[in-house]
Amino acid sequence: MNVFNITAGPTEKGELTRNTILESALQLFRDKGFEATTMRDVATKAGVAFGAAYYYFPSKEAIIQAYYEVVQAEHHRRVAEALATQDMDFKERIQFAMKSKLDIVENDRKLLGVVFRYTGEPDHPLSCLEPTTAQTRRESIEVFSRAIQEERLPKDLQQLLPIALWALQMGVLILFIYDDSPHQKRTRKLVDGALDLTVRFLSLAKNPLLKPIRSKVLSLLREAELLPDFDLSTSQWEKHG
Amino acid sequence: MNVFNITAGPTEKGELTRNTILESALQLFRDKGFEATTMRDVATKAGVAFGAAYYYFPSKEAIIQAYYEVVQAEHHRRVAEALATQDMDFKERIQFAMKSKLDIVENDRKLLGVVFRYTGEPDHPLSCLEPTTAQTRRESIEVFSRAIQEERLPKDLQQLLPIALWALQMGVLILFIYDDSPHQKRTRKLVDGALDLTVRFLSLAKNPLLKPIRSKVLSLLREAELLPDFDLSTSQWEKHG
DNA sequence: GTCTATACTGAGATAGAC
DNA sequence: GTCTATCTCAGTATAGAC
Repeated sequence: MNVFNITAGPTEKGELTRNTILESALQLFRDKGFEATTMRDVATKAGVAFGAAYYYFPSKEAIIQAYYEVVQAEHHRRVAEALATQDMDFKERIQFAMKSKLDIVENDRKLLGVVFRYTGEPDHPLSCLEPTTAQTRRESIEVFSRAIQEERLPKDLQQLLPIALWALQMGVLILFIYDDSPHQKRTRKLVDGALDLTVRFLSLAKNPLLKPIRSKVLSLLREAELLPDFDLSTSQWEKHG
Repeated sequence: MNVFNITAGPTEKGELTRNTILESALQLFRDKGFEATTMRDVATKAGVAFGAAYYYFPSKEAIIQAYYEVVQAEHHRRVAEALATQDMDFKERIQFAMKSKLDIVENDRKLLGVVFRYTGEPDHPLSCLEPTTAQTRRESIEVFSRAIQEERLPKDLQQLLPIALWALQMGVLILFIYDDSPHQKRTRKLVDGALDLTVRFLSLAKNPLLKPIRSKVLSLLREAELLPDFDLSTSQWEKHG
């Protein structure tokens, strides 16, 4: 039921109130939609005063941001656990990484779209591509980075692939939101096919003869500042595992 | 100055008022930003009453939608003209298609982001992937469709490529918005490189031996309903040219 | 630092008069 | 087709309880 487990465990009083507000808000968003829910509704449902909601969240959208951070943490946790306990081959690992994310958000397709709302607005604090959200984004990419880490891949691909998979995931999430087929079967099938093609394509791309093309792609992305400046080899993964 | 030419030509009175409101709004958006501009500002600047703005545009965002339709029409016009008057090879044609779009919007990076605001919200009337905006999107894809039409390509690629280019363009536009390099040189370089790779990749993909893989990609996208149901061969291009 | 309570502003959106 | 009055709601301000 409560996949996020945000109320479990011992917390300080403030943390508890915050979680109550967050959960109440999400429940209302899921139920009535984001627009139709007022901050007064949220406060009332959470059993706190109106001002308390703003004490913890600077804006209504900030609640969505908090939601996505919880989703991200849960995704991280699930993938880490699966990698530690299950014996999966390369394709299974990236499939797990991609699909577990969908499993986490599948009941929240109504609110998920709001995460993308300010994508095209660099100055907005909730733009999902900006400094404010850099940490979440980095972690999101690292999940894929970790999932492919054991695979014997050329170093450039080792850097490129997680970002490509992250980008694919972003696209998949958009599709997922629009997918009205039962249980979003359509999107899940596309993921299967896309990852299947990815793996096939990779086994071609690994070929040393194609190294020049890979270099070109890499330098192109680097020039466009689409490659992160953080070093994936000194991953911060352990902190969270 | 007025690249959109929206005030030129004889129009009915209502049309004129609409254009005045649209232009006033865009000027303010460019100047102060979308958020900072109020509908009251827009009405005042246009010299009409507050309510008049809402008579012509159901919402503030709808003005952006109208803006994008103008951009789209201008893009269409420029590409049609270039194809008719210039002798370009394949790569030059797709480059022109991609770059002319950037030229059109380069002074509007502040407002352009709003076009993407409801991408992740299927029920929103301004979602850029929904029925309401289907016509604009169709036209946007057709620009690319036309640009590659003369090229001898397998039929499946002829259908696939315009959509791929359209998707690429969407990504490029996002990057363009974030690009703080002078004259958005960074993004333009990426476009060059990406299209260069596209052409090289295509000459490989054209190989009949790869037909099975192409088929797989196509059926995958068709299943995901990512391919349009309209027939590109009965293009509506002529209507607008 | 964690909240309650209440009053207030600003702006998007609507209804209805003309 | 246009304008005025009004509504709703996000967000702010503030004063104070614990």
